[in-house]
Amino acid sequence: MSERISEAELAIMEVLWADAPLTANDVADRIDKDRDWSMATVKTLLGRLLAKGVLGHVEEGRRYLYRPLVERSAHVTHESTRLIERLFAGRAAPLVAHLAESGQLSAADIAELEALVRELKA
Amino acid sequence: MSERISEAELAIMEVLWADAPLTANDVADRIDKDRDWSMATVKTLLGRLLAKGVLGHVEEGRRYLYRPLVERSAHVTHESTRLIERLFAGRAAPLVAHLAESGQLSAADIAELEALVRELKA
DNA sequence: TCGACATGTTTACAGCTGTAATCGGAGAGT
DNA sequence: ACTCTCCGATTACAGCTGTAAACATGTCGA
Repeated sequence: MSERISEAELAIMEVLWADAPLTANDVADRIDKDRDWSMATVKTLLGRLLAKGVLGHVEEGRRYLYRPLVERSAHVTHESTRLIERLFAGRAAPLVAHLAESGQLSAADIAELEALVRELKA
Repeated sequence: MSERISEAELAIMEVLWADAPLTANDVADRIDKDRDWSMATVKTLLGRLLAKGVLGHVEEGRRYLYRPLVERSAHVTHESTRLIERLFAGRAAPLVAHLAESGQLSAADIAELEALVRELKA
């Protein structure tokens, strides 16, 4: 499990997390335009994701319908954990502290955090 | 600038962020033991980091003394931003919300967050 | 039935990464 | 002066990534 999903592969996954199952063509159509991929590239990435086991497919007539086998939130958890482990000794709070120090928290973020903390304490 | 630092390279950087300047030998000695690298590997990575411009060196007699050219906190900011951009549409608060939902916040984390939020509001 | 089209599979290839051996030159010991 | 050793630089090589072309095969219109 938990095969690594690369940057380019992530673009494919996002499409399928947003709506699935889809054919290769549908996926290609929905990929962010300014990524400007050829159909061949999309097909390669779908193939790799199948090989990694994070996508599944069912035959539909002459082609496949692709569908994610891992949930987006599982992936997000995986990646967040990785970051926190590598750079914050596995503790989550220092990450937030760092975001604050480096000015990456907007007023809206802070308001949301406040609400969140209130909820967590409840 | 902002050359990408790979996983293995990061281990080298951590050593030099903790204490610099150091010789290649010193770096090798301080690398986490269970990483079990040969001297050759350390030298290769130092070379690559020099090429990427994230390390600098000064000659000291027959060898070099290596020193980071980018600060750890700059790197941490860079990586955190990347994650938030890729997975949270560039907004920081949803990351924290996700950590909460996925049970990655300890009681201590929550206490720290609370203090942090109080400070941010001030 | 025959060729054009669509769609998955195979092959390609350069750049990055992990891991390391080897080469070449400068100092140190004899 | 000659050799051994230390150290940076060069070369190696497999696996992953980004990007894609070529191939194989089945379907559908002419």
